[in-house]
Formats: sequence, structure tokens, C-alpha cells
Amino acid sequence: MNASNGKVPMPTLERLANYLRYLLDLEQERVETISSAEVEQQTGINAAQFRKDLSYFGEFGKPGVGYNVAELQSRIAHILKLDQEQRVLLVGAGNLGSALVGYPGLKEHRFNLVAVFDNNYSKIGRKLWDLEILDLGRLKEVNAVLRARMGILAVPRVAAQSVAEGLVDAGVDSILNFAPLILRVPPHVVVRNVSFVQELAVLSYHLSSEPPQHALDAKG
Amino acid sequence: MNASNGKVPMPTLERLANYLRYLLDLEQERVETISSAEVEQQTGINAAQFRKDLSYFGEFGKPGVGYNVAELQSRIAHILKLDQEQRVLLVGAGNLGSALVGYPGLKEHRFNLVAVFDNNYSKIGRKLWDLEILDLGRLKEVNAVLRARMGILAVPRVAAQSVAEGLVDAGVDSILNFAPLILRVPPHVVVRNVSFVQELAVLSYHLSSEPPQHALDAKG
DNA sequence: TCAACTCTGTGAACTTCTTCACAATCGGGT
DNA sequence: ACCCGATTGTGAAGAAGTTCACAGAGTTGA
Ligand SMILES: NC(=O)c1ccc[n+]([C@@H]2O[C@H](COP(=O)([O-])OP(=O)(O)OC[C@H]3O[C@@H](n4cnc5c(N)ncnc54)[C@H](O)[C@@H]3O)[C@@H](O)[C@H]2O)c1
Ligand SMILES: NC(=O)c1ccc[n+]([C@@H]2O[C@H](COP(=O)([O-])OP(=O)(O)OC[C@H]3O[C@@H](n4cnc5c(N)ncnc54)[C@H](O)[C@@H]3O)[C@@H](O)[C@H]2O)c1
Repeated sequence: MNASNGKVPMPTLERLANYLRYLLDLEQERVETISSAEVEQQTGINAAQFRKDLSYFGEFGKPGVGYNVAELQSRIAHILKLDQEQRVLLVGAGNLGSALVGYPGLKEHRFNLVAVFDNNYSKIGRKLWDLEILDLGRLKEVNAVLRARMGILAVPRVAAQSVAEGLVDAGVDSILNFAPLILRVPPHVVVRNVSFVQELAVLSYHLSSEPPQHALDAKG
Repeated sequence: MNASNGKVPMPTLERLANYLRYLLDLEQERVETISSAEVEQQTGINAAQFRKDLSYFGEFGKPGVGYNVAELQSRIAHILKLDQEQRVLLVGAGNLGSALVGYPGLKEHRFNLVAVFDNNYSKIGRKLWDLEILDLGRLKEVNAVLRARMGILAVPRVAAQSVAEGLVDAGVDSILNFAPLILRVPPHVVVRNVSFVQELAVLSYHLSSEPPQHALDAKG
């Protein structure tokens, strides 16, 4: 009796996209049915965790059988709204922005990068792959037409806060931020940060405790 | 009493790099001292959380005063081993790899990208910024000299698992993985995944509950 | 010197997330 | 039709993380 009404834990949401990726692989391998135990065996995700994560959204499996791969895949895609086009604005046509525009993984998940903005006049008007780089000043005007609600922030750190405010003003209420700073946004706006340096720092920390080389192994 | 010996929660580690970033900003603004209450006010990070996170590593502040910005900054950098060079290997000289090599933020935190590998013969031998792209086949041989323990995986999904194994075989025990899949690695190896699509999916999910208040603010 | 005040460091309470463990259910075999 | 082995969905236990709240350390000023 759970089914999506209650509050879903954030870690569950974060795992959902991973499940989806894995299910798409299984589908391609023509696997029709999978049990949570097999998921655990193949991916290391705890079987009970997998089942409970799904349980927040309803009942997906059959006792004694498992889950239908194709059905589960499409239902997770639906939960995450990855079964419908999501229009996305990108600000910052630099190294990272360029990699993102050229990344086919976005379209595969129905994320449609509909416009790219920059404030550098030597870039405005040029094309980044197949998208023309637009003047940041036109953000609100352009999005009045496009009505994208998601924005990707790939500008230098010092510009990020003000650009974020511009995105919000243009009607964006979900921001993926690559700049290494904590954005302050109104409460209705959701921000997710991607920080390569943070991830590397966590790895770096762990190096300390690890033995310097792979001469050792075996663990209780 | 605490000081680094006990187990540190993973979320604490993840926040540490953020604190560092923030402290570097304060340093640049010539702020000498900061209290946890001011941190909360300026960044939204809960003051008690900030204090407790630090408490896992020792005592950093003075009651009645706060924290010395420069000292705290350097002590956090030390905890994360960001006060010493960390050599890093990159595999995959594509769009993302290229952005990473050109990203100055890595060097700023003492991450030194010492070699780039690819398996595409039209790329091998060319330069990516100032680094020559090396044949993936030479990974082990080259790292026998360089002795990097960190690796960044920026290859297509289908290649990621085997390249990860190659990295581990070459002595790498920390991997930052950009490919959208769950890597299986030996227990002594630490993996951190960066998944743009996962982050976007979480944002996409949240769009549901938000009111589509595009024209909420009554427009100009 | 002392009182008034500020702010840290941290046990303890609280909240959130993960894992366990088992009744309920399914499909297949006989 | 009925049993049997497999597997789900989920309360409840347990683990982990966050926040509270306060004793006590440091500072200031008289
Ligand atoms: N390149 C990476 O691998 C990488 C890794 C981690 C984080 N980041 C972060 O991502 C962001 C972008 O990185 P990058 O390497 O693409 O930088 P970049 O310098 O290559 O590109 C930044 C782009 O933003 C544009 N820009 C600057 N100010 C702007 C403004 N106010 N409005 C609109 N556009 C503006 C610039 O013209 C440029 O095109 C930075 O915050 C960086 O810290 C990058
Ligand atoms: N570009 C992005 O914005 C982006 C975003 C999210 C995730 N990713 C992921 O990052 C990875 C790299 O993305 P990209 O856009 O740079 O791809 P890309 O195709 O531009 O580059 C991949 C590089 O890897 C090399 N390569 C392929 N197989 C290899 C192998 N076995 N050994 C060594 N090198 C090999 C290719 O020659 C190429 O140079 C992919 O897994 C992708 O899904 C990329």
C-alpha cells in the first residue's frame, strides 16, 4: 500500500537511474525476467534494498518469479519521467559544455538540450555541434518560448551564482551545477551539484588507509 | 578524544571538500576568523553539522571565537591529502577526457594528470593539451614508473569494465568512473561514480511534484 | 579578579536509511 | 486440486547520519 504517495528517500531516487541503466542492458541481452537475488549477484546491490526501493512506487514483481525486465524498465523510466522529452538549457559553451552537447547519453534518456548560452561575444553565433550559441542576455526571452524547466550550469565559478539566478528568472526550477560552489536559490528550485574535485578528494582521503600496493589482499 | 582514529561517515568526507572550497574563498576575501553560525548563515550548512564533521578529525576552533580560516583550510587540505601531489592517470581521450585535461581545477587541488591513454590509433601519439596520448597497452608498463594510484575512467560504457581491470592491474586503487555502469572491482579498490544522467534523472523526478509555475511571477 | 557573553565540542535524542526475516503469493509438477 | 520451492513486499530491527542542547573553554571589559 505504498505506491508513490509517501515520501521517497533521496538515496532511493539516486539508485533508480542505476537500476534503469542495468535493466536496459538486460533487455539488450534478451533477458526477460530477473529476481532481486540475481540483481544482487550481478551488480552488488543488496537484494532487499532493490525490492524496498521499488516498493515506494508500487508492486512490480511476481512472487516466485521475479521482475519482468521490459516492464520494470519502462515503469522506472516513467517514474523518473524519462519516458517523455525534458527540455534542458545549457549555459557555458566551454570545455565541459562542449562535451555535454556532444554526449549522446542525454538524448538516449530523452533529455533534449534545446539551447546553449554564453556571454563571450566571440562564441555567440557560432555553432556548438548542431546548436547555435546564444547570447546569455536572451535567456529569459528565449525560454519564454522554449519553456525548459531544467538548466545545466557549466560556467566558471565566479559567474555561477548570477547565472543561476538568471536561469531561475527564466523559469528554470531544476539546475545541474558543475561549478564548485554552493548555489543559493529560492526554495522551489532544486539543485544537484556535480563536483569532480569533491569525488577525487574522497578518493584521495581513502588512499591514506589503503596499503600502498597490491601485494596484500584477503579480508576476514 | 575523537581525532581521526574512529570511522568517519562518508557524508562527512564528501562535505569536507566543500568546506575547503568555501574556506579558500574566505581566505581570498581576507576573512581571518569564522564561526560555525556564520558558516550556516552564508552557506546553508547546518552549524552543528559543520562542527561535528570537523570533530571527527580533532579540535579546530576556539570557543568564544570561532575558526581561523587559514589554519582550518590547511588542516582540511591535509586531511584530504590535497596538500601533496596526487598523480592521476586518465583513460579515454574523448570529449570528456579532453575537458578534464584542460581543467585547471585539478592542478589547483594538487591532482596531477600524469598520463592519458586511449586505444584509438588515430589518437595515440597526438597531444591532448600538453600531454601525449599513450597506447592503452602501455598502461602497466608506464605506471610501473609513474606509480599513480588514482585513475579516471572516461571511456565508453562497453570498454569501462575491462579498462578498470587494466587500471587495477597497473596498481591503481582509486577510480573515478564516468561511464554509466556499476564497476566490479577487487575489495581494496575504491570507486566513485560520476553520473550526469543520474543527477538529471533525480531532477527530472522532482519536476513532477513542482507546480509548472512557469508564469507564476506574473511576468515583467 | 570576576561577571557577562560567545562559541566550540560532543553526548544524547532524533531522524533517516539499510538490512533482516518471514507471511503471502505465484507457477509448476503431479 | 494440492503441495513445493522460489521470490516478492514489507513491518520491524538495526545501523548510520543529523540535529539538539548544554557544559565548559575562551574573550572582553571593568
Ligand atoms: N572542464 C572540466 O573538466 C570541469 C571539471 C569540473 C568542474 N568544471 C566546472 O565547470 C565549469 C565550466 O568548466 P569549463 O572547463 O567548461 O570552463 P571553460 O572556461 O572552458 O568554459 C566556461 C564557459 O562559460 C562562459 N562564461 C563565462 N562567464 C559566463 C557568464 N557570466 N555567462 C555565460 N557564460 C559565461 C565562457 O565564455 C566559457 O565559454 C567551471 O565552473 C568548472 O569549474 C569543469
Ligand atoms: N561527454 C559527456 O558529457 C559525458 C557525460 C556523462 C558521461 N559520459 C561518459 O564518459 C565516457 C566518455 O565520454 P566521452 O563523451 O568522452 O566519449 P568519447 O567517445 O568522446 O571518448 C571516448 C574515448 O575513449 C576511447 N576509447 C574507447 N574504447 C577504449 C578502450 N577500450 N581503451 C581506451 N580508450 C578507449 C575512444 O577512443 C575515445 O577517445 C563515456 O562512458 C560516457 O558515457 C560522458
